[in-house]
Order: sequence, then C-alpha cells, then structure tokens
Amino acid sequence: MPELPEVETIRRALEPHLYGRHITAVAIREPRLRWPVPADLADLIGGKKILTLERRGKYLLLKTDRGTLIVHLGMSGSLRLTPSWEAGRHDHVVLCLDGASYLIFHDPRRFGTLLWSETPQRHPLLRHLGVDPFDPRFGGEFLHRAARGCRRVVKSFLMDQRIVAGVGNIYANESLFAAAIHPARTAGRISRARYEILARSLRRILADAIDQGGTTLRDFTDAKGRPGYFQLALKVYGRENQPCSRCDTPIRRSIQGQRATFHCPRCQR
DNA sequence: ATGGTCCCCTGACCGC
DNA sequence: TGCGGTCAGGGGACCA
Repeated sequence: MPELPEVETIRRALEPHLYGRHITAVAIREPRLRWPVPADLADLIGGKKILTLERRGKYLLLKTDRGTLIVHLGMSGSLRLTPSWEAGRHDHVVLCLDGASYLIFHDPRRFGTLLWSETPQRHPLLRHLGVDPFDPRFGGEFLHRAARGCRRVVKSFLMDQRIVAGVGNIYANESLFAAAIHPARTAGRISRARYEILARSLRRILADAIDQGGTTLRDFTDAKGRPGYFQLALKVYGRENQPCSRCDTPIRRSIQGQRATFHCPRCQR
C-alpha cells in the first residue's frame, strides 16, 4: 500500500496525538509479520514515553525516551489511533497509551514490520537506505551520479530504496511520465538534464500527493480513517488503455520486475 | 558488485 | 453461488 506520501500522511496525522504519551500495555495478537514481532516487545516498550514519530523512507520510527519502534507497513499495513478498541481481524498489535487510547497495527497481508531498536539508524533494515527525496542532497545531479554505469531500467533504479528512499510503484510511474522518460530506458544512459527534470517532477508529485492525503486505490486511510485523494491526479498509474492526458494516445501497461508499469508510448522516450 | 526472479500473505475481482 | 485464476501500493533471499 503505502509509499512515501501515504506514510507521511499517517505520520502527520498521528504525531500530535502521540507526543509525550506513555505506553501502558502491549498486546501481540499475531506475531507472524515479515519478521516475527519481538515476543518481549511489551517489556521493551512498556512504560516508555513517546518523544517523536519520524519517517525514514517508507519506515516510521516511533522514538521513545529509550529505544525506537521501527514500523513498516508493507503492502497492506495501517496504523490507526482510536479511543476504544474491539479486537478486529488483522489487528495484529495494539499499543495501549495513557489517556485511554489505542494505537493499532493492522495488516491483512502481513508484509509489514514491527521491530525494536536502540540504534535505529544502524539497524540492518535502515542502514542502507538512500536519501529522502526532500533531502537537500537529492536532485538531478545526485540521480545522474548514482546512475553512472547502472544498466538497469530507470524505473527499478528509481524504486531502489538504497538510492532514493520512499519511491514505490505509483510514484515511480507518475514521475517518469511527468518527466517524459520511458520507464524501460537504461538508468545509466540518461542525461543529467533529464535527471534534473525527473528529480523536480518526483519532488513536486510527492509533495502534491502529501497535500492530497496520499493515494487511496483500495483501502488506504490515514490514522483517523480518512482516505487520500491523489488517485484523482494520477496520470498513468492504473490507466491502461485510457487516453494520455497530454496527447490522447492510449496508456500502455507492461510488466517490469514483476510489477505493473504504465506509460504513454508517445510522450515518454 | 549487479541485476533479475521468486516468494512471503490475504482479499477483491472477474469470467465461467 | 461457487471456483479458479489474476492482481495488488514492498522488499529480502537467492541465483547467475
């Protein structure tokens, strides 16, 4: 489900309600996620005070006064904050907070992650993450340099979390369309000038998507249950055979790296 | 090192 | 109504 804009949407909705709260109890109802939820999570996080909720790529970091809960939502994960809670299907982990509210990790497909770390930046899952698209270091020059000698197709290059952290399938497709770059072009053979356009397109699209509360294709909602609206602004993703917004040529769907790829065969070269 | 494939899992949808 | 096939926003493990 969630790429950078959706994760950021959840982060913004949650953080003001989490700051300074204490975790009073933890219930692990289903530990079998991407990796097992630590059986002693209650001991690790119980009684801790929440300091911040940060985002690193598609990860959320719930920082406490001692240690950090690392959260990844996978394809179908969500976090929601409710004043009351009745056990629902796929509500795998529940954090009880002081002030009688519940932070619920819900994930039907269980591709998500909940792990504990005292040094999250050095955690194996986070250590190799690339720059955030909103980091000042990110830009056309950065992409051009990172792509030097790279023989992969540009779309999978863009989705490689070790290069840029946070870009998934929707926003890779959309930013390549905005930059008029064919998704199957070899990453290492794209000019610096075109990477400048791609970097700007990506930033603008991610920022717009955050403003719209993310993209809701099926079931994405923020921490209060509200859907996003950026799906209304999608130009190619999920639009196979529909006319290109720029030239009316039917949008084409293909498969790259086991994932659906959408592009306009006329606009994108 | 690099790049491509497989697979983890559930649910929704489609055609028969 | 039921059944089988396909597809889905991610990414680590494994292989050449």
